[in-house]
Amino acid sequence: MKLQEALHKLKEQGVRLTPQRQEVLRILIEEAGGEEHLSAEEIWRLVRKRYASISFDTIYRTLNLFVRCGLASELDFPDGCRRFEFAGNGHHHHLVCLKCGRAEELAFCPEDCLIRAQFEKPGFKITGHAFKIYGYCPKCQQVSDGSSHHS
Amino acid sequence: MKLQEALHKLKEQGVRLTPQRQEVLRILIEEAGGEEHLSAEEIWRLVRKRYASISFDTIYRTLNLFVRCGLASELDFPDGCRRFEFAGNGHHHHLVCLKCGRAEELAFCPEDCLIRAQFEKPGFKITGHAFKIYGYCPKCQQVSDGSSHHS
DNA sequence: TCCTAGATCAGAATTATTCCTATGTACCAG
DNA sequence: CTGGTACATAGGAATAATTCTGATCTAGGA
Repeated sequence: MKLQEALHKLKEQGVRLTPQRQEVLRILIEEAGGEEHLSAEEIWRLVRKRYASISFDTIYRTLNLFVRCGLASELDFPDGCRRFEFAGNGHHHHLVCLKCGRAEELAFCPEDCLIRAQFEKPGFKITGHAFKIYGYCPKCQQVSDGSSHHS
Repeated sequence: MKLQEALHKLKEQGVRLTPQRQEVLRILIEEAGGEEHLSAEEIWRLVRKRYASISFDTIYRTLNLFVRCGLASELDFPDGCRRFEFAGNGHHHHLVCLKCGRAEELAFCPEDCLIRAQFEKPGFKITGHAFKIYGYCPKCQQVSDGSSHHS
């Protein structure tokens, strides 16, 4: 199962497997289940169920560690806080609702653009990319101001 | 000239033309000149040259106003603060250096992806999109740790 | 020129994230 | 299995970007 693989990957990199780290990882994989993109605060709330005294600092340090180790991806949606997802479900991009903040995953990726970029700016060493499409999800279009407010 | 057009556009929308707003707009157009992507603080510093007592609040309110009016675009680069650019130079995307934070503009856009997204998620009302390529610019690759740190 | 809705200023408040330091613990060597 | 230590954690303070508040000012129409 994914959690075991991920724990193994951490160990390989010489990272200590504290119970807090394991629980954060478990939540990223199981609670989020490829469906939600959790903010640090949401993760903190979930971890607190088992580790009532875990600090915000530990959540952030752990998430940043996971990002560095390639186990998590950081998503900056336009609602003021970073969100995180497990990185073991393959590379993908997002369709983000500007009202409710929820994100759906997209099955395609503009990777041909990387080649074009490499051609256009030869000296630049490309390490990653992000593609986001913004708009309003079906649910938020039904609510009165989902599609009609200009502010 | 662009500044006049932009001021006219603001007036059309019933927005008051205060000297502070005109100066912020002038800076976005002239000082930035399609080359830099300015943070609120950088803009504040530049406006202070002429309006020494302008407040941060006014800068932010003005920039948010310009974004709402379609005169400015908001860019969230991964260095912790939003940056702004004049929106009258056409639609484009960015190649962002992870070390120095500088961004270059790209001449192409993965717009065909929007059609694919529309096909894949029919109920979603698309209003915009963002594409960013990350990496290290030639200058930052020369500095020792530009290409070799894993953090 | 006068009035007033809306803008500005100054600083306090808010929010996300990181830093600090004393204490706790994972895990390697013995 | 046990002890030592390098690294992790908790808790709270610090930082930094952005927004709010309330008093004062002003752009632009009458």
